[in-house]
Amino acid sequence: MAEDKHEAAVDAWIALARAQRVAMARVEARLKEAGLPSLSWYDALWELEKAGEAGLRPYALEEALLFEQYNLSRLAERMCKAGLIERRACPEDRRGQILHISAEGRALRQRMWAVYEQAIEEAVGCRLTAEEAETLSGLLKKLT
Amino acid sequence: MAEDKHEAAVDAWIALARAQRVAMARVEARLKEAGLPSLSWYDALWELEKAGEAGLRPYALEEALLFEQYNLSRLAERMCKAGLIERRACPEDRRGQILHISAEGRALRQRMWAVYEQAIEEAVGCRLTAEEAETLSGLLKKLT
DNA sequence: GGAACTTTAATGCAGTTGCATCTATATTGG
DNA sequence: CCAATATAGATGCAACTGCATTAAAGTTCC
Repeated sequence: MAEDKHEAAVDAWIALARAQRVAMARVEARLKEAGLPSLSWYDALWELEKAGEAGLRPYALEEALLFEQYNLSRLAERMCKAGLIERRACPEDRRGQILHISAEGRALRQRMWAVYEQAIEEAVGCRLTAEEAETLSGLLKKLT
Repeated sequence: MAEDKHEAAVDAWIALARAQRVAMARVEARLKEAGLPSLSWYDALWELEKAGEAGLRPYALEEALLFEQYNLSRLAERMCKAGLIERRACPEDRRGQILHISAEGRALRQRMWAVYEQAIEEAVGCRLTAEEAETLSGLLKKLT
């Protein structure tokens, strides 16, 4: 197939960009059909749910989600407004705040997961064997 | 690792989303450092260069790039303004137009490729063997 | 202790994207 | 031929993103 190493890398790059866009579009479309918010909301809710009572500082959530600072600041604002998360003052650092998921947030995440899980199955699960999926994960993780 | 097939698919999905974002950010950063436009411009230029004298109808370019119609309409507008492509009337269909790359467009694509190629090597080539890269491409293509 | 610097988070502004709609031309069916 | 429908592409508006900057609090080093 690819004649040399570099060409193989270029092929992989192109395949990566395409596959991600196609798969992402499929999954986002399912969420939208169901009248649910987009994946970045899900990701934030999930990180905050995992963080539990302790909550998460915005900068920690930024790192987890690979979000830009200003981007997360505004996402948090919108999600607060929607009642899905809460901002609490941070006692140790008065510049900061701690984000917590609300009961509504937990409920929404659960509803989203039902759709999301199904969509991942359609976009990935149906197209790969278990072994292929594991190989794929392993190779992709080498890129990060 | 993953206990069942679905879990393996979910792992692969997460790894795909992360790897693509990380790799894409690295490559885009290289282009920006070099004062060059973003990848969507490159992709459009490359498709039009491959199309040669015949050019491409906007809807064909949309499909090739997985762009939304309005998105491509505006990309074409900006690239025209920048002198990189030309819009010509389409003789067979007076609703339509045909997009052509200009000499400046070809020159820019070439300059971008020098940086882009190097960036792909950094983001993908350095991290995988040739065989791994080919395996990765193969698995990713099964998703599209 | 205090000046210089760093970190946390917000925000004004401009550029980009998504959604819905619109215009113009082409095609189809009676 | 004409009405109904479909397709190609553009655009107004709202939401989102990136960039640069700002404000406020923390840290460092003398």
